[in-house]
Amino acid sequence: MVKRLSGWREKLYIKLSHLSPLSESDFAAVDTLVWESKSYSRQQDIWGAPATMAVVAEGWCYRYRLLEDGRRMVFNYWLPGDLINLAPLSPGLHFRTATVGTAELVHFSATDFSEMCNATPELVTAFAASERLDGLLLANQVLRLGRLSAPERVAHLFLELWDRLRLVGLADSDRFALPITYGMLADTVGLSNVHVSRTMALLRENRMVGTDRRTIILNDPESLADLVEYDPIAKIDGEDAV
Amino acid sequence: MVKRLSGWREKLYIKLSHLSPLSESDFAAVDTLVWESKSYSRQQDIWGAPATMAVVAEGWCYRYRLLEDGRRMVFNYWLPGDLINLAPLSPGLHFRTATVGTAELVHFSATDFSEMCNATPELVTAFAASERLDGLLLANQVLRLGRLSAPERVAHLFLELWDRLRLVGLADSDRFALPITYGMLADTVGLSNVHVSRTMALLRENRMVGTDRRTIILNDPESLADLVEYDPIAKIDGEDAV
DNA sequence: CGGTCTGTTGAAATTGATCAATACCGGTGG
DNA sequence: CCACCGGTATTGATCAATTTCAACAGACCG
Repeated sequence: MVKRLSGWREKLYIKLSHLSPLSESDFAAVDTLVWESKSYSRQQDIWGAPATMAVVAEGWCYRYRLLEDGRRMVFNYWLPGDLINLAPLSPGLHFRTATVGTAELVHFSATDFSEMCNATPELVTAFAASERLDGLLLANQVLRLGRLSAPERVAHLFLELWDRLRLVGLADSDRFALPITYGMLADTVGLSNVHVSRTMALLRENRMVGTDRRTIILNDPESLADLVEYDPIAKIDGEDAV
Repeated sequence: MVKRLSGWREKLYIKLSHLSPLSESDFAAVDTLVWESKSYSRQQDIWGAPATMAVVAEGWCYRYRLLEDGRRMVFNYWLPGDLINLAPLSPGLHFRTATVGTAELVHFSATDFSEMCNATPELVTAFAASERLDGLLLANQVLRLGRLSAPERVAHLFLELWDRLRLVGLADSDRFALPITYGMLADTVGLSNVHVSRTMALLRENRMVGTDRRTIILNDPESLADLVEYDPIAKIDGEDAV
């Protein structure tokens, strides 16, 4: 029923329908989009045209910023099924988007996108929910950097990535592939690469996370989430506060 | 021409028109909104109804989260003229919004708001730009926490607040009133209150910032912004990258 | 004028960074 | 198949930044 071949459409649908009530027929409007798939190599910067958007079909992307003296900060990751808005990266070219490993992106015009949304109000709601999720992820990042210790930070990040990957069927029930180096992980959690290595060793000693090559194993995700006060994404679409 | 009395309408207009081309007549649609002004006391939590929005008319608000053990993280501040969406704060009630000092908020319904937007496409663009700014501010927060040193963090934050306040006419050319305690500042920049005190002393010694009661004086904003690589808001609406 | 909240200061303890050396791992080419 | 290579991870020692604890000094408020 769903066109296969790079399952970006399916992943996008899964994600959106998790965040907002959305039927297959509502989502069908997406097929009216004129899109173009592009392949990217490892660690390649993505320079979108002025008003361009993209959906990650395969691989990971991330947004980062370099400071004059070489310090780097990684703000967030975009996983398969995630929507990237290439437009608002403007200020002084400081913020950049790049691929982690080789990746496949599906590009389309922002104006086409908003036209499609106009034609299907349910999609507006769904994409708005998706943007809210992005905001929440960034807030999580702030929490990690501002008030969590080194081990808490990486555990919290792992839980978030695992949670997001599972949503689109890219993670097992207790593990996921982490395609980044410790250096990049360090620039994500605001530590040095050396300390990330030590922190990982600590987490392994405490049997909280295991590693197998580039696979992260969460021995007891539930209690770990409890420990670092990570909120699963599934809870987000619940009712609002009184 | 503009109704005075709590100038929230004016401040909102100033801010939006800075971010996006917006005429007074486009903005007039805002007057169709049914709103209600509410007064809040110092450090009072704001619990919006399920689908409620608000504009800050007076005072500061902030979003924060408490951890089990008492650690607190302040994510962002909303200044007069800023739009608060009370809806997406849901996950488990963990994220809260509160006032800093006494404040005046103008509340209205989210559905009214979106109807107003539907009637005036220019407003959609403007509010979208405002949301992008919010995202950028949060990214700045991530940068500060993740890769800036203690003095850089507070200087960067001061520049951002000063920049935002100036936009709505609430800051002088070299100073602004900071209505928060060092403890809250600490929870904003991810430090201890003690170290904030020492950091402020350092900044004073180096003649980078002065203080007069609760007023922060930026002795040379230009060079300070250069030093900590702060991007002024004014640059944001510039052209996108190629 | 007392009480409470906020800011300052000092000393000791902790956490994380830096530097530098070594080990590992996955390719690549002989 | 093996030796080598570049990039990545680990380890130890030392250094720097920040926290914590505790005491005290102001400031503000009623």
